Amino acid sequence: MAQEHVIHIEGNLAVPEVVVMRLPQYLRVLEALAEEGTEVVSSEQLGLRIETTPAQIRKDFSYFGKFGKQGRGYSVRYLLAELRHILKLDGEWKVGLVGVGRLGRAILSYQGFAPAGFKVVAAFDSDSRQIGQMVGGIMVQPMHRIQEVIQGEGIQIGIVAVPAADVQRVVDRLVECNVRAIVNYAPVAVHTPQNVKVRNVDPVLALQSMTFYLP
Amino acid sequence: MAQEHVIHIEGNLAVPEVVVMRLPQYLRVLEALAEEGTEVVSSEQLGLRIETTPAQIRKDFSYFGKFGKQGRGYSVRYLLAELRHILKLDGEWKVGLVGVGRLGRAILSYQGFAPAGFKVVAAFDSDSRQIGQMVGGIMVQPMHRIQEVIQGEGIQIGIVAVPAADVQRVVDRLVECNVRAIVNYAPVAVHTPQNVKVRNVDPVLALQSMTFYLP
DNA sequence: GTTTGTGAAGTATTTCACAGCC
DNA sequence: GGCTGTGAAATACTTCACAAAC
Repeated sequence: MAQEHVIHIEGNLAVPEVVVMRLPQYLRVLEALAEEGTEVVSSEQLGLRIETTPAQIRKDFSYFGKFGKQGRGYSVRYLLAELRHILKLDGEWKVGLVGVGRLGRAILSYQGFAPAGFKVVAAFDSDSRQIGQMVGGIMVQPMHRIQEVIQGEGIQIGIVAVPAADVQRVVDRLVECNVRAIVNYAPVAVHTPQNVKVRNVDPVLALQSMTFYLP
Repeated sequence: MAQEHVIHIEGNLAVPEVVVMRLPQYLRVLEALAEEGTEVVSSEQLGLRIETTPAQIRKDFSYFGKFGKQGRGYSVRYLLAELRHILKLDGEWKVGLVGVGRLGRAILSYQGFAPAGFKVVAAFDSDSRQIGQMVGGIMVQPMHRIQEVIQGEGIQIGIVAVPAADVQRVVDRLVECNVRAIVNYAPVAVHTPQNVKVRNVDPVLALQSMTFYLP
């Protein structure tokens, strides 16, 4: 296997983050292909679906092993299983939500997390009017119980849907509770130790980075 | 000004897209600084806020001109105005929403778009039970009126919050109506002509690209 | 003394192109 | 004949380092 600038860090192969960010997209296309009943797919066909080059796809896969057969392509089922394994998506992750406002409620009733392997098992809010309410089958807990619940339930991932002003405080709290992956819906950058991953889901940034290209 | 691989295309300077994607983040930090009453800021201070290097910030700005003063730094007010101008955020953009389900309703009542310069002025749905309802001060229109309304109101940007299966059809429709910037909330990749920008707002992809790094 | 703006240097990422295998 | 896997080449992006400006 190619080594390049690829090095071992704590027993884990250092794959470029851009590559990791593309894997879930490949996964999604493969899931669609599997549902359509396609059994074998080439890097070229995948490239058409995802609007990238066949070479990029093959190179991306090559960071993890050899999954195809020359002259044939990739077995959809096999590649799907391998990618799920690589991304650690072959099990179920438990997720805790902080913030049960309008957005938080939409998140709690969103049906797209479960089939992707993410189960929201707890929700927290600091507003006493929310606490104790049932939303999407989950009872809203007070913030002061967060450590207890996260550790009791074995929650590894946080979703933060609180006002911008509260985000950093909430994220710090989650980090204290040993959560190392956080999705932040608020339009603010947060600071975390580098062993904690944060992804922002931010429609305003998305809009503001497109207007540059508009006439 | 440095030329590098920077070339003119249809009278527009070809700035790397990564740079354009960072500008809104600088804008946000500058807005926070302005509110705090800070008048001058150095690339180093900006770098600390946004977790990047001073050199990157200076290089990014250099694609557009010279905005600072040696020995001093950048005037927050002036840089803010320049960045708003570069990103074409010194006016107001009109936005049309397609899909008034739970998510669409959360989007319509989200208070974060207006201060950023985006005004949602129309909403569409194909479900006859939604049509005619008032949501967030806007009356939901039937899909067949989309061209008429988009052109009548001068809408330049679309937000799509419909089920995955309908996204491509809706996006095609928006493109026909001359919309050239689209935010897609559904977990699917869409295909558009390359003069149409699409940004996905997708919490599932965000989650799936973090689990790789979890133990 | 401080900090910008920027060529040049250094990395990272993508694409090429082809040997090897099916 | 077709398609993968991969070094090597090409391109893109980031960081360095320093002259010029204040």
